[in-house]
Amino acid sequence: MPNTIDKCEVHCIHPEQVEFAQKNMLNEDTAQSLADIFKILGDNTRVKIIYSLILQELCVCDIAAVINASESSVSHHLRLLRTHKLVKFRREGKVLYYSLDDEHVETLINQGLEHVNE
Amino acid sequence: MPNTIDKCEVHCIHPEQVEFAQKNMLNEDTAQSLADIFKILGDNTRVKIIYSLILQELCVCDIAAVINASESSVSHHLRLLRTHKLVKFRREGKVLYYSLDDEHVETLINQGLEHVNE
DNA sequence: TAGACATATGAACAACTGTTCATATGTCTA
DNA sequence: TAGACATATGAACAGTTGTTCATATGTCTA
Repeated sequence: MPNTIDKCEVHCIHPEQVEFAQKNMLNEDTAQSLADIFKILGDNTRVKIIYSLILQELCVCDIAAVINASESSVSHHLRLLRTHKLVKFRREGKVLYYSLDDEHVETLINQGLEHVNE
Repeated sequence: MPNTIDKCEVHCIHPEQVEFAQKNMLNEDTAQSLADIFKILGDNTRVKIIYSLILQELCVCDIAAVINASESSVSHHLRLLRTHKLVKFRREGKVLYYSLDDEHVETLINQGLEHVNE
């Protein structure tokens, strides 16, 4: 009974399927969070950083050497990955060792690879 | 014996781990393809389009109604999703019905949701 | 405590992306 | 064949993003 749906400003051909889809739709926040995660993974450099951390932890300058990027660039990316809980780090003296924070990340990467290699 | 590694322009602290990581690193093309897939998924509107297609096929204007976006915007996004083989369509008269092209996509979305909802 | 070193941070800029508006294409029906 | 309709496409513009360069922070050692 409550008419939460549109006010007829939008034209659609199959009102029932539209209503069904809307009932099952992600809420705005979830959709945004989901897009944000993928956005983080949607960069060449970050993909390589994450991939380099699957097998072992590495310090910043080693990551930079592995993926052939500047340390500054890597550091910026690591901050982003950190704030989104994709990587964590431990300090040992001056050196920060980064590693993956979440087993989901590796799963996502592998799932993506399956799509790429199909 | 072959010295394919750097020419010492990059400083790194743990040469062995770096070399190990480089041996296992994604090649440039794969990394780029992987990033490209995630980039596609890294947009609010596209996430919602894909999600709306998990349960049923929908035509363009219905998708637009479901996610509350303009038909033009949806059409642009669908083209992108099409060229990357994430959705396919069938024509019925004037109407184009879109659906997911690949079961990997749904898996990726669900895996992403797990990360978001942890 | 000074200097070296590993890393972080901020500002700036070019490159890229998503939306909108206008217009084009392709299909149906009268 | 003309007109309505569903969708596609192109151009343009604002907003976002990744890199670089310069500088700051924090830790160790002499």
